[in-house]
Amino acid sequence: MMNSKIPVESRKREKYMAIIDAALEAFAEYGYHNCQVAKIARQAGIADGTIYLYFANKEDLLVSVFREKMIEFISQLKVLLEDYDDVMEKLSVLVHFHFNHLEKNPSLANFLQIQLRQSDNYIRSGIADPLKQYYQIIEELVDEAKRQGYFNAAINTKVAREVIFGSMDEIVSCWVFNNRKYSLSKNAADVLTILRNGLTAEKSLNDKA
Amino acid sequence: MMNSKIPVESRKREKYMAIIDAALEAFAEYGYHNCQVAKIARQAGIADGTIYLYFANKEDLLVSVFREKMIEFISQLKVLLEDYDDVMEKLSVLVHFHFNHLEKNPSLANFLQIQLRQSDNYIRSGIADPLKQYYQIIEELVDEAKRQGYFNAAINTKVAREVIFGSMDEIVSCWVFNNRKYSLSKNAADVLTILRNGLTAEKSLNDKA
Amino acid sequence: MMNSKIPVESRKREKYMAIIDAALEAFAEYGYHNCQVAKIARQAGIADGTIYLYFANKEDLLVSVFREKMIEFISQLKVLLEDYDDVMEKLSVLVHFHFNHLEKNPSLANFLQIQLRQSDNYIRSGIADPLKQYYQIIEELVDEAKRQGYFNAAINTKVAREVIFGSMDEIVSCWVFNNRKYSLSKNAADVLTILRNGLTAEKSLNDKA
Amino acid sequence: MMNSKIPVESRKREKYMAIIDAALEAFAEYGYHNCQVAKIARQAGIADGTIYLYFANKEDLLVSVFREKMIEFISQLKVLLEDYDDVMEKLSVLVHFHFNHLEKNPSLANFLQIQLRQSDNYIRSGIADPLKQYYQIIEELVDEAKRQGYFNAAINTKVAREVIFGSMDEIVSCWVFNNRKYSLSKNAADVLTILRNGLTAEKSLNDKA
DNA sequence: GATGAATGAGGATTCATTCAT
DNA sequence: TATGAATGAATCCTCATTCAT
Repeated sequence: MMNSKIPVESRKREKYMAIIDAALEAFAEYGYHNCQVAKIARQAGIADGTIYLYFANKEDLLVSVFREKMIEFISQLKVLLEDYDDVMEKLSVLVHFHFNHLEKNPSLANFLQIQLRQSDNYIRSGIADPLKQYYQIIEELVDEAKRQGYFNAAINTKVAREVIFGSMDEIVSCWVFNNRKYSLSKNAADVLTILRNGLTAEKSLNDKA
Repeated sequence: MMNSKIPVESRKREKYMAIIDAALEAFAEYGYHNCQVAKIARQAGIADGTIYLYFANKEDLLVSVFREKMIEFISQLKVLLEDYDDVMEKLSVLVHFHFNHLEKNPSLANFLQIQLRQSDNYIRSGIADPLKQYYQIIEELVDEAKRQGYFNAAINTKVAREVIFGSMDEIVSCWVFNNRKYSLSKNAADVLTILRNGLTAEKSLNDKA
Repeated sequence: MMNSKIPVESRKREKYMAIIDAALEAFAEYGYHNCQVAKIARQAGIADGTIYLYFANKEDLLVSVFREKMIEFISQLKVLLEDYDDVMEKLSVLVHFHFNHLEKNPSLANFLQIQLRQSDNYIRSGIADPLKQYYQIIEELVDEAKRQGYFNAAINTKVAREVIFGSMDEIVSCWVFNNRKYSLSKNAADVLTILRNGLTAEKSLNDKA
Repeated sequence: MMNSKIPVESRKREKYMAIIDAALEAFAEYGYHNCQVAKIARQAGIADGTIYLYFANKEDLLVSVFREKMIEFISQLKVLLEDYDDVMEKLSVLVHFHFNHLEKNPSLANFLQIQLRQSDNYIRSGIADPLKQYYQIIEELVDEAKRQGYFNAAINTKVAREVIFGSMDEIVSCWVFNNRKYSLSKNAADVLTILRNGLTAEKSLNDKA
């Protein structure tokens, strides 16, 4: 039922993406619940009804914005990572890219950290699937680091990913909630230091807790 | 305008808390937007209108649930922390308590990780204030660890707090989204290892990024 | 059902009238629909529920305010009229009293011209009865003037009363709607001139209409 | 905010007027406060929501009914008055038209004398403006009669208008409150006699009051 | 009599979605 | 394809009234 139609044909694709972009801006400006479909249509310069030729409903539109922007994010990230062999460098690239990308796209940052979470179906596949791809990239990176002896093999990969993603996500959220008053990317170095040390192999201490 | 009435008088306080508890269960069961005020009233065994003798509106009720449960959480945490002198032990206690508390209160976990974030006013003081108290506890702990030489003094305290809270928060979110299929607290050891190592002083490596 | 209890016993009567007066002020200040029973109770310095020991419901209270104030108005008017024998002087006294009384009681003026008419039951006996007494005084005066040859006997008494009352009522309404910016009683002379001439016997002209 | 949309385009105008007419009937039948928007919609044969495409809210609808019917009333009156040169004849035409028009439109009569006055905003411009136009017609007529020597120049024009309008208004109100049991227009002759005599120049008597 | 906490019926309004054009 | 007028379901909140104390 959801997301019945993802166009591939170029002319349709073009308008589809135009609506996605209009929705991103409108959601970020008004907030998901205060952003009527009519506002998105006006932002996109089309009629209200036209949106339903491309999206099943308002929530499908929300999820589609996420999916498309996530696809873009991930493909750009993958291209960047290809240039690096060292897994620790890859981690650095990932963190920097995460922060840089959202710093350059304030509407996307607002959308991801706030609007997206207002959906009743945050959990549902529409959002879970694209997110899992990002999770997977991080987990593959962790596993590689483990194999290469950089990271402590005893650390559960999923937990490591949760720490990495959770740290970045919280940092971005605080930055958005503080109205992006400071530079987001300046946090990258500190986060990386913590994550690298936290996950590094030789430092596996005895856990007293 | 919001939250005009927080009762102290014991008889009113009692019913106030009864509504808070009913709302927590109802929100967790139906989801914030799908949970009519009538459902909360029925759960509390009172009339719809009675809720408005204690809360300004539905959103005030949401925020109040958060505030009251957060006050409870923080006061319990503080009592626990008092028994420990060692700052690293305190960190361990905090992480374990965060996980244990939510594992023991599934409705609260669902509420905090999902329902609460559906509010249009996640940012507003109602939620920000109690959250800041928790942030502060973590940051004081980080500062103490820095002073005692456990943690790397070069790490920004706010970033450290964001990593600590963000890690725990993400772990709880994933656990909730996976329908609490596994034990949440079993993650504590891994997280603690990562956080301790990540923040420990002597391991401050050269940042290549 | 309506107006089940009009107290005569002096102690009850006292509080009854206190509520009447409080209601008059509250209705005039907030407007009938925007004036909650709780506001009237606070104005009277009693509990909400107490009002229902003296009045059947909010509308009964509205009607009772009218009835009591109308009784007062009429009894004062009757006393005044007793001092005059000449029917034309009586008419003058009536018009002047109508204007003076409302000019001296702004809340009553607001109540009579605006709030009272917001009731769904403006017509019902509660309001019709006291009003009819005033109508009767005017009509008796008209009839007397007819008998004494002052007024044109061909003019229907009821129409004459409607013109007299309607003229005064409209003048008061305009004055209230204009926030009582000018002196109401200064209109008395003009109105009287018009009414006297309009109704006077020897001037019965040929009606061309 | 109020009355954001008065359509001119003919197709919209048509439905706009259809809703106005349905509302007039529904208000007159059920009374303003007892007439749900759904009843008006059903009467108009449209969906509830459609009403809000044409009117800002229920009260805007009430005011709009008044405005449109008043515009109609005034334009018809003006056309009629054009045929007469004699100012006294004009007065006669006005009074007869006032009565005839409401006698032919019982719902309008009920609406104007009862429902309209139940609005909290009887005073507000929505109602005041159209009413002032009628006031102005009457006042211009009075001034003309004064200039031509028919009416007593000493009488304040506004007071004269208040007497004329107030007399007619009271007569219509009594007729409506008496369930239109008798012919309204039969009153016209008496009223006219009173008004003409009352305002006629040579009869300015000495005011004893 | 007096209180005031509790009740619960009732309705205007929004806005995502449809479909005739 | 595109339009945008029309739809109608769905609900929070108010406040007159009650009644246990």
